[in-house]
Amino acid sequence: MSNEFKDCLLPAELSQTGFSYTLSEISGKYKIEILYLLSIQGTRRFNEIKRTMGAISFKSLTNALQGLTNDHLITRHQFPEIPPHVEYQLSSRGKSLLPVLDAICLWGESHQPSAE
Amino acid sequence: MSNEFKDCLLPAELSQTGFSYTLSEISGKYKIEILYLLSIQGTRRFNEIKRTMGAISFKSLTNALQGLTNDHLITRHQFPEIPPHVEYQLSSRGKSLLPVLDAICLWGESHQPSAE
DNA sequence: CGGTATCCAAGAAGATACTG
DNA sequence: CAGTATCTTCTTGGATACCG
Repeated sequence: MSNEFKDCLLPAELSQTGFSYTLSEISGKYKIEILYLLSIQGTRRFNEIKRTMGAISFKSLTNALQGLTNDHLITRHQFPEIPPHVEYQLSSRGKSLLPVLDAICLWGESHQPSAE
Repeated sequence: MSNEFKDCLLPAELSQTGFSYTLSEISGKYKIEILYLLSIQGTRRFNEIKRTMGAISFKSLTNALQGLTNDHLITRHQFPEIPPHVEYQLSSRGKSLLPVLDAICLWGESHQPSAE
């Protein structure tokens, strides 16, 4: 296990760990939820994601999707149609986050107060 | 694996999953990093945490620690001394998050660009 | 030492209108 | 349909001063 206690973590050293790198890519109010959503639902269109996310604005969803696309965690496929048709799905890099998403999901299922 | 595709996720239903419950407890700019820090370093005092976190203000650290304490993810032990002496460490509930923390750490180690 | 209280600035996010 | 642009609002977070 990688969590034996170490007393050697120096100031500012935390920011050099893989831990912080992961956070830099998935932190943000909606990013992780979008990744989770796509991990469950597969390929989804812009407005399908928006509806499932509930109270999210166009702008915030656009920002989150662009950030995830720039980090190559999801792929964006635009069909040359009128009206426009854009689909998002997890990239292979995004799919490599599944262990993280699963761990988060499992913890919540077993620790939320009103668990079934 | 809990990530077979399901097409049954309805609008607003995402917020009822264990996934969202986990996020509600660990989201925030510093919470996860503090949990990770304590998972590595064990018991730490307020200013030790502050130094390791680098650029964090008293107020933000106080807020994060109080939030984590209220959610019973860490414990706060105050020694009746002058000057004050307060120690923080993961609670058993907090330790149950170790799989999540480990997953985040492992992904970062294997995916950050400058990984050795 | 380990906070709290106050004020202020910066960034995130919502609402709305408009576009290809 | 899937955005962009703009404006406004609101939440976070930082700086500072003070307290037990």
